[in-house]
Amino acid sequence: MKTQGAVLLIEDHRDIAEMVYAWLEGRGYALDYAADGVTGLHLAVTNHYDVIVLDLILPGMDGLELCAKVRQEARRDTPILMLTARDTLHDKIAGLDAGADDYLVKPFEIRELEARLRALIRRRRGDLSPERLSAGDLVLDTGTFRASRCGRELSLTPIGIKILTELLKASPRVVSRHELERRIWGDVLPNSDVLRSHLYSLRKAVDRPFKEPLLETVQGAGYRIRNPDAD
Amino acid sequence: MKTQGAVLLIEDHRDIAEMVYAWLEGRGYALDYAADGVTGLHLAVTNHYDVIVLDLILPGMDGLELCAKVRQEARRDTPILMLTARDTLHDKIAGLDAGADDYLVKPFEIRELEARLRALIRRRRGDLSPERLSAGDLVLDTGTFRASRCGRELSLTPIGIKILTELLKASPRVVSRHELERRIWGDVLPNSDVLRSHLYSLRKAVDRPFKEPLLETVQGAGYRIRNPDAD
DNA sequence: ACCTATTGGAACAGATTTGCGGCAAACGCG
DNA sequence: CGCGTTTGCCGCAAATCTGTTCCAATAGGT
Repeated sequence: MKTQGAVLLIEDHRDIAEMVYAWLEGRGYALDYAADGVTGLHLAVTNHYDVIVLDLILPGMDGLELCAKVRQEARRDTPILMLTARDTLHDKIAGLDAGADDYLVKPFEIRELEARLRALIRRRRGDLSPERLSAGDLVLDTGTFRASRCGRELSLTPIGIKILTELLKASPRVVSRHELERRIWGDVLPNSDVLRSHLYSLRKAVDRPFKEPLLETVQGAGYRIRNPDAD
Repeated sequence: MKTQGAVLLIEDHRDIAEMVYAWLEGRGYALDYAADGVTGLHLAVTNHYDVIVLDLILPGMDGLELCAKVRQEARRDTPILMLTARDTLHDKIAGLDAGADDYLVKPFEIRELEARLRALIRRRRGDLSPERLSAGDLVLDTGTFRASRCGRELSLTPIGIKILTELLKASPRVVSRHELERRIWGDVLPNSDVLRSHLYSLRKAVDRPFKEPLLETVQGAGYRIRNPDAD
């Protein structure tokens, strides 16, 4: 399994630490572990984690201090989730204002912890939703606006990319001409059937150089992209 | 008082909405308000907020759907805090996985809400300088505002550095002209396309003296910075 | 106040993309 | 088979996007 992210767990309660460690490890996270503040801080500043799970009450250095040090001295912005039994309003505010990104009170549900970690990791990586559309050996990255087939980069025009995006999103369903036009030009569509031209050039770029054509015409209905794997 | 941040509140319970609105307004936040999902979504995609506070149960469109639409269709990464009475584990996970950044259960303490909003806004703004951004042999230190390539210091203008910062943060994703302009000049952008000029000089400083160009134009989409290691 | 670096603006040229019309081939149907 | 309709396939001209240049306005430092 591809790693879900690198997590640093700083927690002095053996039982909780073991439970969290085992669960997250089983879910595909890569973990480091520290049982006291000094070790934890050291790991936090020398390594690079996607997120840190931090207990507030620690031997050596408490969580608030550690958090502040990571932020102010090491100037690291690794997301931090505080995990603690202290549930007063004041504690929560102090934790968040010390630089934590989330604050979860014990006893907690391990699945909620994981969901919150996912949210923190997702934001850090800056990925909103899947940016990668694909069908068979065709891949389109909506973040970089580049498409490739069998690893070979395709040279597409902006409208070509838009068409491909819509078709891939709908794949393997058929998208009617009209619907496709509406999605690409909005409400002010061109007054001639230019979609044909664009599909022609799109085919030239996407299908011509390869054996198996993916762009398929469905007479009277519209276009679709085949999905060789799922067909 | 300087504004603490722009908040969009989407909540159909009048009493809660008023209470939150009044409190946050009193604390120096700038607020917009929507009482239903459709209006909320519209505001969320047409304006730029630092954070969105979103009720799950709404007339018109529920919070999960709204959240997903903001992320997937509008491709906006505005932080979202879900605020709801639904407190089961399953609800929380669904909310966070729909793209929310935090999940707070009613009844809640208004000060905790504010502290969590602060944390979200702080992270979005990148208030703690993430010290170093890099792509290939290009390195930018956001603490000292200096950039270098292959160890050689580059001479950049303030705007050049801002552009580079945004591009590096997004790398290798494409940033549209419009988005880039917005991130640099805020909401009052210059009325001519000066970005082109700036990019020209930026290229002169960053790419011209070196073999491999990093600043890349993606026709019809925007600009991006290549990452030679990852490409 | 003066000088310099930076910024905003306008104009132009080249490249690319797009819209469009026309013709031939393919398709669906009675 | 014959007919109307849909689709594939170009090539051309207009529109759009980009890079480049030059210059005036502005900000910042001394």
